[in-house]
Amino acid sequence: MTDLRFTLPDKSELVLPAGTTGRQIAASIGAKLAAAALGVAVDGEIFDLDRPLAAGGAARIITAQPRGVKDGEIDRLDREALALIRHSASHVMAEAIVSLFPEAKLVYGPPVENGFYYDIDLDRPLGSDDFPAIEAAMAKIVAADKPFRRIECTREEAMARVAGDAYKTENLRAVPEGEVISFYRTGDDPGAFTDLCRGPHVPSAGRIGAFKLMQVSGAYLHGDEKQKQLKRVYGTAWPTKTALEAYLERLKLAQERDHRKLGQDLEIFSIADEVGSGLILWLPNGAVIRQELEALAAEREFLAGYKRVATPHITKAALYHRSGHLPYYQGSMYPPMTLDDDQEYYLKPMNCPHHHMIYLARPRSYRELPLRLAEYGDCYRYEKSGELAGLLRVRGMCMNDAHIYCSLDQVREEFLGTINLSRYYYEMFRIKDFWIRLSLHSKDKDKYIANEDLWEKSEEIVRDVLKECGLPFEERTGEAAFYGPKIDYQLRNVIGREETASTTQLDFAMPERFDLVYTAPDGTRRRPLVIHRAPLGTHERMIAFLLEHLGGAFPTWLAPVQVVVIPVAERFERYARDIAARLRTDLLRAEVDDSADSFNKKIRNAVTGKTPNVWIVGGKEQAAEAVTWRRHCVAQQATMKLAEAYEALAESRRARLMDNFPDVHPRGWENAARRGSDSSGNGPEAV
RNA sequence: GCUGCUGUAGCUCAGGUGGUAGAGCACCUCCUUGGUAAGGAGGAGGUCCUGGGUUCAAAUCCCAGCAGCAGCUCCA
Repeated sequence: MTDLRFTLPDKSELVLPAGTTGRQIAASIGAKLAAAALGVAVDGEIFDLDRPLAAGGAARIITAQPRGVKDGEIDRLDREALALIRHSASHVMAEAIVSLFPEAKLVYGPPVENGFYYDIDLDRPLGSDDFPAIEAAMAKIVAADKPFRRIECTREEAMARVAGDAYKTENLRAVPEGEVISFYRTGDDPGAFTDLCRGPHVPSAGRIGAFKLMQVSGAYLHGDEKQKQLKRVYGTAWPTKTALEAYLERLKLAQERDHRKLGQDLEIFSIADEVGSGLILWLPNGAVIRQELEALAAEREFLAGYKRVATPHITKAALYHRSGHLPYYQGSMYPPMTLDDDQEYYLKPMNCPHHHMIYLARPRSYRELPLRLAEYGDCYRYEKSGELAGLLRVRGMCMNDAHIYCSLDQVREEFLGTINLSRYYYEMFRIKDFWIRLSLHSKDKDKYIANEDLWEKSEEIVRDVLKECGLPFEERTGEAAFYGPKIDYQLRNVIGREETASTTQLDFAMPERFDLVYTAPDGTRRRPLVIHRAPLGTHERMIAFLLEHLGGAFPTWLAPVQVVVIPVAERFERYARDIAARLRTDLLRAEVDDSADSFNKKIRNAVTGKTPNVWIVGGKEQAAEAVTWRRHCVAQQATMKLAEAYEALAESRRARLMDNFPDVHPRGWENAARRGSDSSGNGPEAV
C-alpha cells in the first residue's frame, strides 16, 4: 500500500495512507471542517465522506457553508453540497414512502435544480394530503441520524438483491459493464431500508437539515408517453431551516413577477372561458404594447429592406397538402371547416405557405433577391390542454414573422442580418439571461430531408456566422427542423421555465414543395433558399417575457399610460389638463388624475400602476410654467420648464430609451433629461 | 392528453362536521383635500365554475364535464 498525495484548494499538499477517507482529510485540516463536511471531491469526482479513497488528487472538502459570501446568498451555496443533501433527502423520502405504502415500487430519484424527486410506481392516488404523513416519517428518519452505509457488490449479487423488482433490475442492467455497483442502507441493521444507488450521500440522515415536499405529478417511465405513468413526488431540501425559508420566500417573490399576475393587475390581457383557453383578449393597455412592438418591428424591418405583406386567417386544405403540413401536423391544427361544396378550410397554423404564394404571385428574377416578406401574422395551433400557460403557450398567437428568399451565396449575409436584428432587440430590451441554441441535423434519414451536401454547407454557414458575431452558443445535434438548421434564442421565465423566444431557420424543403424559382442572370431557372425568422417571437410570448423582465414597469415608449399629470389641489386641474392636452397633440399617452382621491392617494396609484412618468403641478409650477417630474425608476425628482419636459419626454419616446432602468439617468437624472438627445449607451446602434 | 391540486363579489381571500353567504381592496355617491405610497361616511355588487345525483335542505357530500395551476409528454 502506497501513500496517497492530495492537493488542497490552497495548493498545500497532504500525504495520507491509502484507504484514507474524506473525513480524515478534513480532520487533518481542522476539527471544525471535519464537523461541517458532507463529502469530498477528488479531481472533481465526489465521494462519500467515509468512503476509503483509492487514489489521490486535487481534494476539496464539500460543506454546506457558503463560500466567501454573505449570509442569505443562498443562490451560491455550494451546488455540490446541495446535490448531496437533496440526493440523500430523496433517499429518505423513498424510505418514508415505502414504510407507509409497502406496495410502492421505487424507480428513480435524483436531485434536481431546486430540490429532488422520486419516481414511484404506486396504484393508490397520492396527493398533498399525504405529505404530512410522509414528512413526519422522513423527520423521524432524519432525527434518528443513522449513517448511510455504502454496500458494494458484484453484478450477480446485485441481481439477486433486486430480484423481483422489475424497475431496479432494469436500472441495474443500465449500469455500464465494469462500473462499481453499490447499494445504500440506512444504518447497520441488515434488514434496514436499502436502495440500489450510485451515491454519494451525506454521511448520515441527520445532515439533511431542512426539507419540504412540494408537489406530486405524473411522469412517464423513461419520459416515454407510451410507457406507464408513475407518480413523481417533488421535494426541496436545504442545509438549514433559514435557507429553506429563504427559498420559499423567493418562490413567492417570483410569483409576484409572474406575467399572469402582472397582466391582470395592470390590465394587459384577459382570458375568458367563453372565448376559449389559450385565446387571448388584449385589453386596451395590452393593445398599446402590441401596437408599439409592431411599430418597432415595422421600422427595423423597413430599415433592413423587408417588405410588408398581409395574408388571410383561413385557407383551403390544398395549401397545407402542398406545404406538407397535412397530414403530419393535423393533430396540432384546428379541425377544418367544411363548406357546401365539400371544400375544407383550415385556420392557418403558420404564415410561410401564404408567403410562398406571394412569392409565386408572379415570376421572380435574381434581381429581386433577397426578397424579404414580413408580416405580424395571426396563427392558430391546437396545443394540448395541459400545455397551455398564460401568454407563454397559447392557441392563438401573432408572430413577428418574415421569410427571406435568397440564393445560396446570399444565405450568409441574410442569416447575419437576422441575428443582428435579434441582437438589436435583446440589447435594446436589456435581456441578458438567455442562451442561443444551434440545432443541427443528425444522420437519421427518417427525420431529415436527404440533401447531405446542402445540410453540410448550410450548417457550416450558420455556425460561422454565429462565431463571427462572437455570440456564445450551444450546438444540439438532431434537433434541427426536418427542413434545415436553426438558431433559437432560449429565454427563462420567472418560474424557471424555458421557452424559445426568437428563432431563425433555414429551409431547403419548402422551395421544392412550392416549386419556388427565380430566373438567374444566364436565363436559367434556379431555386431560392428560404429563411424563416421571428426575432420578436410572438406578441404573446414576448409580452409575457417583457412583463416579467421589467416587473411590469415599462419604459416610456411602451407604457400604456406614459404620463400622469397630478395636480396638488383641485385649483390646478385646469393647468394639468392643458399640459396633458398638449402632450396628446404630440401623440403621447397622457392623462390627468382628476379623481376625488387625495393627493397622496393619486401618487400611490401612479406608483402601483407603474406609470413611468408622473408630472406634479401646483402653484409653484404654474407660476414658473414648469412641472415637477417624478420617475417610476428613480428616487429623485426634478422641477423643470414645460418646454424642456416636453422635449425630454418626446425624445425618450422617439429614441425608445429604456428609461425604466435607473442607470439611464446617471447622477441626478434631471441632467440626463435635459440633455435629451444624448442617447449614448441607451441602445445599440442601427443594424 | 396524463398525474396531482384548485374553482365563493372585478381582485385577494374567510365561510369545523349540510340549514339559500362575509371581509379588505377596487367600484358608485356625498363630504374633505396646497405638496410626494392609502382622508372620511354611506351605497351597490354574488347563477358560490357548469350539469346531474343524494337529501326535507347542497357553496359544503357523490358523479361527470369545463377552466386554472404545478409537473410529465409535446411544441412545424
